Amino acid sequence: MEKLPGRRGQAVRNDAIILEAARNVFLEDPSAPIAAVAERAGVGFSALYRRYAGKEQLLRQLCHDGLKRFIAEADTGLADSDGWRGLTGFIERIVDADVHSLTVKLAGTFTPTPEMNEDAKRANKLAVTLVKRAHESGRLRSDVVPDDLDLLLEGCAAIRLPDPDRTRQLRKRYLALLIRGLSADDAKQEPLPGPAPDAQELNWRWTRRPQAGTAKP
Amino acid sequence: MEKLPGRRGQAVRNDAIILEAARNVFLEDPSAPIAAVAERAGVGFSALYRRYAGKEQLLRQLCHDGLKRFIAEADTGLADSDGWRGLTGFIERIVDADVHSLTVKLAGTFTPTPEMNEDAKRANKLAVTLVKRAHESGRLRSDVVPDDLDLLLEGCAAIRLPDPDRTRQLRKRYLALLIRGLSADDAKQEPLPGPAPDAQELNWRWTRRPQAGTAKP
DNA sequence: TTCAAACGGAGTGTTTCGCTCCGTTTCAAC
DNA sequence: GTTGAAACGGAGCGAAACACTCCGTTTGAA
Repeated sequence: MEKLPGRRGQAVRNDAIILEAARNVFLEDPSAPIAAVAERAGVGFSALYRRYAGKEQLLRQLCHDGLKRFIAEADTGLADSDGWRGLTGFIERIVDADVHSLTVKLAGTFTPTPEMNEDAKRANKLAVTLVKRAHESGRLRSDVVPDDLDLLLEGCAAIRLPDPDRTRQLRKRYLALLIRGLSADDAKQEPLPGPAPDAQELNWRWTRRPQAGTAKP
Repeated sequence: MEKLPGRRGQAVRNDAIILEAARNVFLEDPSAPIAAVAERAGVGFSALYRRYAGKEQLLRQLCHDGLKRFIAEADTGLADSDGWRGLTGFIERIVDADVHSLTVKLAGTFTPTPEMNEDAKRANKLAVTLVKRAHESGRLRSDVVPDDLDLLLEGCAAIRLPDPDRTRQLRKRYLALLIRGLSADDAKQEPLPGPAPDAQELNWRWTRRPQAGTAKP
């Protein structure tokens, strides 16, 4: 943490304040105006434009941060010696941190950087490994595929109340149901219906859709 | 179905076409412009204004239709002699028909009519009964409350792909996980975490939020 | 005292969108 | 045929939303 006093120090602190404000605002309303972010951050919005060339850059940054968090949590899960606990713990942390929500809601509103694409690939690989290890532990039902995680995270992200704390609580409750559904069962277990989801068909989000204000020529 | 030929018959047919188009359009984008609905329906948008005084009326109608469908499906579920099957079947039908999606997405964009409030109450009562009967059957885990249904439906509604058929498939798959989570288990079963959801706190959606264009003075 | 980094926010140009209005088409009645 | 009204299509209007620019002001280090 920077500890510079004075104008410069304030500026550095504002960096974090603005990002945090933006996160909260866009979590509530993905198409919120820039002004709303500035207001929540308690700054004028020229403070925003000093840092980001435009709205799109800000959205990118936010999304990329989420992606990095995703990767970090996946790494943590992979470090767990218990494959099942590694997976479920990972899911719980992602849901708790509300990481997936932003990514999903903002997807398609900006063009990703090459670096983001790299990280996305990496995140995918990690998730695959996470699921593989859970399978090996024998506690994950065998017909679950890595891309099922996406559906699951998306479902959890859909739970949202005005109060963030309460939201987390209810998501935990809901997630408990889901995780119990994921777990292998010695009793008769009918296979999951339908063709399993596939990475390809889940990527349509990222195709550019109108949003994020007006581009400049 | 009306079978009048000619202009009048076309008009009656358009009633249904327009509603169907509106449903699909707003399912994709809840804040879509009226013009998009007209275009999808293949009519000029004055055909819309002949039927609805404004955008808000159309949204209301759509939402109310969904509510009625909800009630109808609940009644069907209640008619099942098996309480558990009555509940799960009901959920599956609601998810399959994409009823909850519209309701949730459109909530707060219009002021509900008194009649809608009545129907909402009725729907609630039915859901409570549905859950009660499932509990009595012994196959629903005992710590599930009626309002958990809302979370569940919302989670399912969050799964959405460009292809409606594929969307239905994946939702079924996802729902299979959830329903397995709902079912009582003779084995050790940890209680669901957190305070159970409560009707009160789930009603914030219906408080009016800016949307649906501009009101007239 | 000076100066540049950081900032606040009114103003601008543009786009979006709900809705009105009017001319046109279609069909039934006569 | 003729007519009249129901139904329709869509140009265009007015208002609002919003990203972004610009410039005057503040602040703190030198």
